[in-house]
Amino acid sequence: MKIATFNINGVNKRLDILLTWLGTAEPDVVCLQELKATDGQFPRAAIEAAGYGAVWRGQAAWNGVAILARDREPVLTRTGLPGDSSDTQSRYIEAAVNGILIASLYAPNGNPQPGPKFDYKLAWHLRFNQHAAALLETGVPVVLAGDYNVVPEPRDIYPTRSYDDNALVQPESRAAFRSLVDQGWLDALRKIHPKEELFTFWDYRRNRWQRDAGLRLDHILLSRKLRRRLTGAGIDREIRALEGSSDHAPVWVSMRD
DNA sequence: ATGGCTAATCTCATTAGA
Repeated sequence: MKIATFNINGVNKRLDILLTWLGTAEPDVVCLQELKATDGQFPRAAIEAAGYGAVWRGQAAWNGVAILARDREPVLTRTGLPGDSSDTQSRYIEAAVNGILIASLYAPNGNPQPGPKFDYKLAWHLRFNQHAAALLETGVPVVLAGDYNVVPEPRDIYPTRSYDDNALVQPESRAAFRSLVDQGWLDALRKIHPKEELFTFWDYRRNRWQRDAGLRLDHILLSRKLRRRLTGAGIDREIRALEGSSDHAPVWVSMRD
C-alpha cells in the first residue's frame, strides 16, 4: 500500500501534472494541499476518471485539502480541526481508507514573524497536536500526511542564512513538530533515509530548484501500529522538475498490507 | 531592506505563499 502527500499549489492549474503523476506513481492514497479551489471547482470528474474516489474541503483563492483513494471512496470522518470554531481556513481533512485513518493537513506558513500570522501558526500546531494525541489514544492505525510548514532540523534546509528569520525554521515551530513526534509518531521519511539530504520544496525564485536549494516541509507521520508495516519512502523529485510544476514534490511511503 | 517567482482575484495591483 502506497500513501502519498502532495502540495499541488492549485489543483486545476496543475491537473495535467497530477493525472500524469497518478498514472506513473500509482499511489493508493493521496493527500493534497493548496487546492486553491472552491468545493465546486474541485476537478472531481477528472480524478474519478483516473480511478480515484475523493473527499475534499475547498476554499476560494487559498488553502484547500483533499484525500484521494484508488478504486475506493474515502469515508469522511472530519473536515477541520477541533478547538476553534472561528477558524474558517480549509487546512485539515480526515477520512478512513482500507482500515487506516488518513489525515491531510496544510499547516499555516506563519510569515512574517513575529506577528498575528505566526501566532496563528503556533496556535494551529497546538490544536493539531492535541487532536493527534486524541487519535493516538483510539489505538486506530493513523497516517498524518501533509505540508507541516516546518523544517524539522538544520539539515533539512540547504546551507543558507536567508531563512534565519523565517517562520519555517523558528525554535517555536520546530518545538511544535518535535512535541508531536514525541507523542509517539514516526517520521517515516527520516526513518527510511536516516542520513540523506531530504528536500520536498524548492522556491520558484532565484533558481533554487536548479541549485537544489530546498527545504523539507512535507512529512508523513505514522502511528505505532503502522511503524512495523513501513517498507519504503521517497520523494518524487522528477515531478518538481516538470515544466509548470508545483513548488513542492510528492512524498510517499509504502507499507505492507 | 528589497527583490526574486507564481497564482488568484470583481487586476492591470494587491495579497499570499515560504
